[in-house]
Amino acid sequence: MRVIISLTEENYLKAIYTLSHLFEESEVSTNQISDHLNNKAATVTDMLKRLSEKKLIHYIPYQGVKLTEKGRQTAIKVVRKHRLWEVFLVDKLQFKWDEVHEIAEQLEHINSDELIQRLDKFLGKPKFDPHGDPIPDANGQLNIVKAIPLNQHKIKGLFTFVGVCEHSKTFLQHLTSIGLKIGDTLKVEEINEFDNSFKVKINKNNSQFFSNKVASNILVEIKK
Amino acid sequence: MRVIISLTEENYLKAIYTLSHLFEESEVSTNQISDHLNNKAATVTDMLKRLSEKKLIHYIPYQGVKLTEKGRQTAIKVVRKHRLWEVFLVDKLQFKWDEVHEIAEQLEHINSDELIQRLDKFLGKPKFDPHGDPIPDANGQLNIVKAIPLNQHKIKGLFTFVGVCEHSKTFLQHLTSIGLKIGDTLKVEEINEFDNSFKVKINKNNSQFFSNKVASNILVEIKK
DNA sequence: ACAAATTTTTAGACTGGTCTAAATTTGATC
DNA sequence: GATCAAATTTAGACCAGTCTAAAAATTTGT
Ligand SMILES: [Mn+2]
Ligand SMILES: [Mn+2]
Ligand SMILES: [Mn+2]
Ligand SMILES: [Mn+2]
Repeated sequence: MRVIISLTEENYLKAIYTLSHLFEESEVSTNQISDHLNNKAATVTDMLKRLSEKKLIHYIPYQGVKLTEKGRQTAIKVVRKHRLWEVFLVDKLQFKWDEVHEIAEQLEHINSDELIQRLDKFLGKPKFDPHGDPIPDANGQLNIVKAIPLNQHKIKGLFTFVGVCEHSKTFLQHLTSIGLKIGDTLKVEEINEFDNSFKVKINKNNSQFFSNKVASNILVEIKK
Repeated sequence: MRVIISLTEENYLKAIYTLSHLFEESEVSTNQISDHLNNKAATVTDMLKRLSEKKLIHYIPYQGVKLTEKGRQTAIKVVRKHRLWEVFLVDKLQFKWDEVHEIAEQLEHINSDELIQRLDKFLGKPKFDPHGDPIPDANGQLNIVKAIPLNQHKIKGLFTFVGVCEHSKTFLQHLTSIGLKIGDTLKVEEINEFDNSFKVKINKNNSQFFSNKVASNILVEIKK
């Protein structure tokens, strides 16, 4: 008794999944969802009733919502597809990392298990997408990224750039113009007390300043 | 003033395009469309009004319908995407030729000109899809295939297998089990008057009989 | 603890895409 | 040319997904 999940429903499930991780709370509110999807709250309420009916979410009126196991599996599969397609677009079709999100938003709804499995293999079973986000495996398991934003490390020293918090086109293009790519080594030489900017060397290049806003949106690991 | 064309509308335009070529008539009837799309005739009439409103078809009530230039461009672009994705699935992901149609039915609606252009290049700008159907180029130009079904050649001799009329999974699988692939050489050794079956050698293999039904659904060119 | 502000739900409406049943048009046949 | 069958359109309904406006519940602040 396989229930059919529409494209719209998939987007709601993905939004709930994303928001619950973003705010590290299990309950997601109607307004959070309506903001995220650019829908009105009333519209969201209607959909929540339908998703609840289909046992994809636990919904208590006025109390917010969380995914059931079935809902979580569905959401994570959409995320898996999204990220795999982004890898395809960048690695195989030479798109830039700031150009792929909108296309992946469409491709993530293509429905074929065989296709995902073969695409995954074709791409070499990648673990991360072009933005450093982890790709859930076929069983829905996902490497939790323990990286934290650069500005939360209050220390000088060597870091590896492993991902971004902000995924907007403008931010990604900004990083490109700075000359920063996933995997680069960052040497923090100074932390400026005045404006909390960071003086940083990318790989072996000249040093430059990262604003605190930039530093707060790039995820790094301490380099071993 | 770019009008938005929905997935459903794209499917109607493609159906009209396909049917007008299938029957070599410029006017397509409501019932032909409703049969092809498994919709009721009343539903089709509603949609024809909407497509006409959007200047995608010429529609005169009771008189059938044909595509405007804009409608034709839209339809042919969907066909181009469908066939390019089929090439991708077979050439890059190693799907069999009988497994790709349903997935391509979904992928053909992904909307990104840049994506199609890059996919085309990635695939080596193929001229034909895995079933031998011609792929329209970026300007909507399409090689007209002059091949005709094997059973319409009433002569013995050498032919090249270039395409199929029937695209069903069962027929394609049948050809595979016969051992027949696009590009194979067929040597017609006998045409049986009793049941109009064909005694044929594929490449240099043992000869076998093709029923008239099979012979009527495989497109061949006389081998030079 | 209560009033005000905020959040959420309900009520009612609209569009796109579908259906069934009934009416209309076309065109074939006598 | 009138009659009848088939094709097509119209009328009226339904569902998914969206909206606005109003009502209800919850949270916040004094
Ligand atoms: Mn993305
Ligand atoms: Mn990504
Ligand atoms: Mn196909
Ligand atoms: Mn094909």
